[in-house]
Amino acid sequence: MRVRDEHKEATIRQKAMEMIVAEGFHGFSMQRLAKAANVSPATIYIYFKNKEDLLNSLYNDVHQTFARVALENFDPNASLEDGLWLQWKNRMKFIFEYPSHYRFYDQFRNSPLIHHKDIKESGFKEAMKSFVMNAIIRDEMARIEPETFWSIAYGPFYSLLNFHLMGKSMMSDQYTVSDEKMKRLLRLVLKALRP
Amino acid sequence: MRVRDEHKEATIRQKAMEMIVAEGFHGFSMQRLAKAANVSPATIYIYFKNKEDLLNSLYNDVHQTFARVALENFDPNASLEDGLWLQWKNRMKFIFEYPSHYRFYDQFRNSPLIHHKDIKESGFKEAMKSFVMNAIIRDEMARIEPETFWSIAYGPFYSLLNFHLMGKSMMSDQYTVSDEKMKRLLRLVLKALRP
DNA sequence: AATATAAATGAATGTTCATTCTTTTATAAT
DNA sequence: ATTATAAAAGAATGAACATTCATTTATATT
Repeated sequence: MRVRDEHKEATIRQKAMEMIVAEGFHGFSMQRLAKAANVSPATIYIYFKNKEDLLNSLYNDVHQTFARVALENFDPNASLEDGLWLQWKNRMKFIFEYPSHYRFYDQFRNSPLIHHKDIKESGFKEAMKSFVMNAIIRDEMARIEPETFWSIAYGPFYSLLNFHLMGKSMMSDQYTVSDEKMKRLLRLVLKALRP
Repeated sequence: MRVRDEHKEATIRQKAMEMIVAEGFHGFSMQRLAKAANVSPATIYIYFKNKEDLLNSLYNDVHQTFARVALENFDPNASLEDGLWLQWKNRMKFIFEYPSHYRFYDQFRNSPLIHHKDIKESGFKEAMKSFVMNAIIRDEMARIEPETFWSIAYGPFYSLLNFHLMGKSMMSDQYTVSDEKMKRLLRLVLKALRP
């Protein structure tokens, strides 16, 4: 029998993401995607049940990659500063390496059609939990509700990042954020978290 | 001559926002909007040049309302704590009073089709600038780059808010955030900003 | 009351959409 | 080499789309 050209699926996925990032969910259609990926519309339906399935698959894919990258080299026993900095750096690496993945992710997350089933959490929560517990025990950090911790530990990070990704920075047209700037931000965050 | 029924335009606007919040940009169409607002499709084109014009108009409307509400009773000479708390409260009031406006705004902002022309800034930036300058002079706050200040002062706020709006809070199903919780968050933020 | 005018309409336009159908093509197994 | 099978294609389907057109309706002015 004829064998699947896995390269085709990869192309479809990549082009779909690019189209959505460039033109949003409106302006995205299966026929235009087929043209962009150089396949027949019918071919897409070999790999994906329908449009919704394709979008969900893309989302889950990005979500899992993101979660995996965020925890690369992560040690739950690291100090609060080291652990948080590693996670920030991991996320930045991913975001600046695959900007369209992140933009797609962000756009999808803010859209109403999320069914976040099928998403494997891959021990993310557990790792974070013990990381935070350690920090509290070591007295590097005050006792803070989990949501509040999350908001302080990542809210400013994403906020500053988005300033740069959206080009809303009034001062520079750089695409990345300098490590120094992020380090300065991290120091403020750590100050907030201290006991 | 026949007179315009301004109520019609308001209905169209409201229904459009509700539809987009409920079903996203996909799933939104002029014909379905016409049905939802109980008007003929052609009527929409009396009030809006086309679909894009309608969406931009909605966005600008929400943006301006939001900016106006955020500054209600705001005094640039207030202390950092009072000024920031007032803004947070104003934003919360708006967001919880008109959740669909905020969800629409968030979704639109994350979509690629933003042409943020036509947006009157209404002295927002100036007010914030002098507010921050005052705080620095009074030594309530360290010298911090504007972007970094913004990220610390609002990043955690929106992050915590979104936890609740998206129902991702694992602990409660409440729609609003308690003032106490927000106050606790504000104290952490102020700690971060201190000189 | 008559007129002028813009609001409002329902039906119609041509286009694009998601999806499917039929046919062709490549290859693994025989 | 032949066969079986799934991949891949292109054309086709009907539904939904944005927008416009011809007509009717309401009202402010005369």
